[in-house]
Amino acid sequence: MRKINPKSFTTATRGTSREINRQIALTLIRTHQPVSRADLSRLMDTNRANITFLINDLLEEGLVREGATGNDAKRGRRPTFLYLNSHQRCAIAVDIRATRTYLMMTDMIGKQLENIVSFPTDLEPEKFIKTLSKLIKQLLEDNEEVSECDGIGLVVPGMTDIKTGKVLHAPTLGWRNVDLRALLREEFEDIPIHIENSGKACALSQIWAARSDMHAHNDLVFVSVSDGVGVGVVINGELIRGKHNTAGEFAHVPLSIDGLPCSCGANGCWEAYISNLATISRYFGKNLSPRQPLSLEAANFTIEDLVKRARTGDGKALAALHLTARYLGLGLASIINAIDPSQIYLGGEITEAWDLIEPQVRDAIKERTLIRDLGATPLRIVPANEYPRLRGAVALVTAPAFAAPKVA
Amino acid sequence: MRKINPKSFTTATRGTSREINRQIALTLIRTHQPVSRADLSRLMDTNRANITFLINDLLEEGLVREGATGNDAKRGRRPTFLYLNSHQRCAIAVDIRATRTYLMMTDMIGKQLENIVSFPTDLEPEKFIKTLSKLIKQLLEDNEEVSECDGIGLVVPGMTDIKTGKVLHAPTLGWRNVDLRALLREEFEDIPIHIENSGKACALSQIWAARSDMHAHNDLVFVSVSDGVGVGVVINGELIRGKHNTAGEFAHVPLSIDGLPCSCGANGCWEAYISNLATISRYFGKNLSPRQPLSLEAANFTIEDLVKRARTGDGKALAALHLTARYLGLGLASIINAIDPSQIYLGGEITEAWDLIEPQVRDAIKERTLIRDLGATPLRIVPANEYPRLRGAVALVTAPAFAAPKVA
DNA sequence: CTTATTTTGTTAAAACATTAAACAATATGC
DNA sequence: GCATATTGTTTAATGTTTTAACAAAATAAG
Repeated sequence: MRKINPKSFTTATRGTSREINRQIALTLIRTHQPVSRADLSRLMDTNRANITFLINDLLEEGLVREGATGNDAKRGRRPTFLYLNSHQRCAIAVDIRATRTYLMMTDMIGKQLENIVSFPTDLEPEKFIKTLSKLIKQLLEDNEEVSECDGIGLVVPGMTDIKTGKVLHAPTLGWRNVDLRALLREEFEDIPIHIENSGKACALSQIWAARSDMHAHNDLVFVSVSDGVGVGVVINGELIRGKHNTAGEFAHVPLSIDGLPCSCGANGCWEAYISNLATISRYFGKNLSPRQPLSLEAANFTIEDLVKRARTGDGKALAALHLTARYLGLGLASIINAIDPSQIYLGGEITEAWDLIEPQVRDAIKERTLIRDLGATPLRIVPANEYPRLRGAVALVTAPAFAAPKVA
Repeated sequence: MRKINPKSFTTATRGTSREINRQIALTLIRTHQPVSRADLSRLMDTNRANITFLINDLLEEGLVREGATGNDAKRGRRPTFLYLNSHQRCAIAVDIRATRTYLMMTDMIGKQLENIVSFPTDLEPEKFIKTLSKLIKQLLEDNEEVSECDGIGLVVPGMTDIKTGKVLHAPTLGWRNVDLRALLREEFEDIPIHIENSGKACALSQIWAARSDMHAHNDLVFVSVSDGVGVGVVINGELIRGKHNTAGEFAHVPLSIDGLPCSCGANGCWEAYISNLATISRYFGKNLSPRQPLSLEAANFTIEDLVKRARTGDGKALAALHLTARYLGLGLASIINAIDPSQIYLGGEITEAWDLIEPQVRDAIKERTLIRDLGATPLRIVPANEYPRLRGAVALVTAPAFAAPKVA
């Protein structure tokens, strides 16, 4: 039951119904392909004639193509299958991280077209954009069969303004008020450029993943544990952004207001207990703070190293992981109590030790969730080789083609 | 950018456009009345003919009525003003609390028709429903000019299942799995009955308040501090309910996981720091727990008493309020970081001391919010005499008539 | 092989919505 | 009294969905 905002609504015109049905048809082709016109008419509970008209439009626009004829039924004319015509158009995804930047090229349904390429992130924006542009142009040249690039999606570990395309503040990059879109626009005049926070992008990657269509989860949370902790929340099929595009910052909801110092300036944030730095510093026995310099040994030590040691019998390493797991679960319980999502996705280096930490996480969740059902909220690990950030960047480009039209 | 759920969508039919525009027109009449057809055509950016057709339907259905002619303009034919025809239909709102139950009767735009009546809450559901039914029937009989009752909205301090109409668990009432709707249905066969949690209802009261239309806040949070702490969250004009209808339980997000014991069984929940009991126990110097019996003196002592003492120079009382205020602000900061709402509404007894505690609340919010803009999130006190719970119960009945149709 | 049956997809016409244009009604100003 | 302006209705047009009929293509049965 949504309220119509009297200051911002969309009156229905003659074309509104068609627009709605068009997007539904596209969505269903995406999720059910290969699919015939007759199938669509049954799925959409409308007549075949209507579908014919809709599909004719989509064929003319080149969004859909006809394929082979099927032969499911025992009798009757064979259906001609429909597919998304995804090959001529492409999306460029860019994942900007503190040390390296990764690029992926996909078609319009997110099928990877080239191997992922990467380069060291130059923290000077102008130089960075120069390198990035060269690589993007290379990718586009190497794929002559794709006639058009529908957009570039950039994902940044920090706060962004998706309307202006600016990076407001990315601590690990040292960027503040960097107009990434304007810089890229100089190189790619006609290609739409999207910029989003990486935590939110990860959530997008799951809601728009073709796989997610099977489960029909329209409420989900993505939690990414890394140097920082990023959280993206999807409610009613829509990423929540908030008034200042900062919604979802559960990383700085406290476990204990008088607890460990956090990089944000406050104390006892969830992030301060479960970030990679927190786990590693726990292993080294010191209550290292993000505001203090690390010892040389700790600075070169990664979570992967820690997990390796835990697996080979290092009790202290396992204990450090288990304690992080407990805090991870306690914070997840807060998210579950607050949002009550259908599914939670977990990403980040520490999830590679999921078999070691799952019981601790689940126990902690059960400890602080209000009712038993909430304690059983399904968790799914998203491994690094699924590239959730890059997938989210892809979604920034491809999702608008399938999204519901703004109505009422 | 909302994703279409391929497992649950609504294909647009011939009537969809009209349905959308009809709801927009109703919304605009509600928020702008008195308003002419020509005004509507300008507001909706469509031609007057379209409005004529829409309004003719609404006139026939009796939802809208024509009134006097205005004379705004210097020249030209005078407009005939349109109004919502709200007088023939009514809504019954019921606020069930541990000690007393309150009833309000309104017309379809929420104008109060009778004085609020109340009676002591009988904790035995059958007896309770008997008394309640008698009073509702009395109200309906006393107002013969209202020909139809469009619904009964019940608000409960506890978990509800809005689909089945059951009260799953209401601790202060001692109710568990009580099928309130079925019990009431026996007395009122043809009247729709809605049941909702009181925290969520308070949020509904604000999003559907006519006043809110002026600010066009479609993202808001309502926090009600009382014996417990209730939170309702509205995003994109829609109350978030979550998979188990428990979304919004920020009351049990911790301030300190090792902190004060909470009635939920966990430790250090926000509620344990800011509930009325917490404030009072703080005043009496003991760290009273909700799991321990109160001293006789404390049991009969109310927040109102405490505020009175604070106002008349009792330093200990003021200190107790100030500490609660600080914890209130720290928890609000978590909500702001997580949701980033356009506005936060605060209700509950302690808000009557807002002039005493506002600085402490705001300082605590600023202390833990991530960026300066978030620290300035507007707060508005909702005084008890605005009856947010009853208003929310009214909204349960009246809102569907104005809500956006489910589309795509 | 022929015919009936079934299913797919198209076409033509009907029904229903928005939209454009013309027009009637009603007011003011000169 | 006439030009002008505004409101609201009417009429016709345009663009949808919807219904019904039909052509195309395959299988099953006689």
